[in-house]
Amino acid sequence: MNKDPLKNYVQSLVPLTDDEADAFVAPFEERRVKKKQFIVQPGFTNRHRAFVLEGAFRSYAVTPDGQEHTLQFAIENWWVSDFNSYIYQHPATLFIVALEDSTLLQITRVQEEALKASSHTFETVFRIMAEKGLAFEHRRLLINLSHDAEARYENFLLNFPNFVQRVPQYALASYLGMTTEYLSRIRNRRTRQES
Amino acid sequence: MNKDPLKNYVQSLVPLTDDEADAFVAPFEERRVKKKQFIVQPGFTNRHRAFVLEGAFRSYAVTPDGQEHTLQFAIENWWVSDFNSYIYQHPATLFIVALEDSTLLQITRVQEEALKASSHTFETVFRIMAEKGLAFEHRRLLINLSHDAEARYENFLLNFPNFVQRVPQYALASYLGMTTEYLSRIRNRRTRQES
DNA sequence: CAGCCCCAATGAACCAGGTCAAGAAAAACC
DNA sequence: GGTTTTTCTTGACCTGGTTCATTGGGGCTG
Repeated sequence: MNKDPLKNYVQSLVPLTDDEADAFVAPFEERRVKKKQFIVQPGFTNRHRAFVLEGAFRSYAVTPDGQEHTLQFAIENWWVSDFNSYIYQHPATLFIVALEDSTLLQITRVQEEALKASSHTFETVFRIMAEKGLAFEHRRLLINLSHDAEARYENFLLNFPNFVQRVPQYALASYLGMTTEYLSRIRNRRTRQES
Repeated sequence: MNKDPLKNYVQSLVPLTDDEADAFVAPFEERRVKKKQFIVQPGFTNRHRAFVLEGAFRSYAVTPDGQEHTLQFAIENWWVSDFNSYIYQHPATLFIVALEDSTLLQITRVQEEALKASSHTFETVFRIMAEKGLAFEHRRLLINLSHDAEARYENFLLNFPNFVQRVPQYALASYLGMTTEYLSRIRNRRTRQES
């Protein structure tokens, strides 16, 4: 079981000794997930925080009228969870599904608490992760509020070019807050203009 | 200078001894701000994290075409900052303005780092603040993606009834992602139906 | 307490983006 | 490798929300 990507990720946030890094990743367990398999579903509490070693995920909500709204994509070196469910340990409202055959490193909330309690430095790691996540969501919110559909798509292309090929278009559309049909038209407009 | 509200706030996140609570709030300085005064402006780095003792604030971005987009409101017991500017210490993109004569408790980024370094427990405080903030923004994002204008307004009324009377309607509209005119129509529709 | 200015309300025309339906094109499956 | 299922595209039409312009209140400020 190769935990190096997670070690490298943590080291990029906070410098750790080799021993510290080993201690940090120790409670994480590998989990393999097949494409289309769900790792979180509404009604069940999301007990793990998961780091993607390989593959791709999508978290989304389904409204009463059946529409899907994508909150997050995650590929290698990203985290996935229904964050509200995970930190408050109450039932999830989101689905999280594998978009490809994938491998995760996951930790339970209880183990995470132990990790944070065991070391000031580990507490710092989680603090920084949350702060960066929060800063990220502020940027996303602002883009959503201030840009029209086409500009949001352009922005996504620019910031996450490596996601575009790996996520289905209807999922991307629902992440960007528009319909599949409209995203299709935007793409069409653009590729026609380019030539 | 009364730092009790901040002490109580911190204690509500993590239990602290009186001495610890005193140490935590020590580096915070009081600042009084008049209505319409700016505490953050684009181009200048946001050097402080501020806790509202009294009054109300609004953070917003202005797009090239002159439209304003409100990211956050803050009243008593809330924090305000251009979070991206504050944590990365690079120039702000937001304005933050006082909606009323207000009093803040503010700490610089450097002092905050010292506070976190001095105590595992204080690090935990900031970790929890960031996590709760992140969970909050996830909920907001989902509402923005999945609800139409009227439902977003209803939702705001329900969750933040005490903000409604204190923020100008054009600011609320831009927070909810609609025009002032449309919010006015929604309110009108609703009050007519109620009677 | 008059005057001004900012803010909310309202109407009419307009448009970005959604909806519905029906094919085309990929994947997935056996 | 053919068939079934899922995703993407395209067209015609529709609507929630915007834009622009005007009028009517408050509430500061002198």
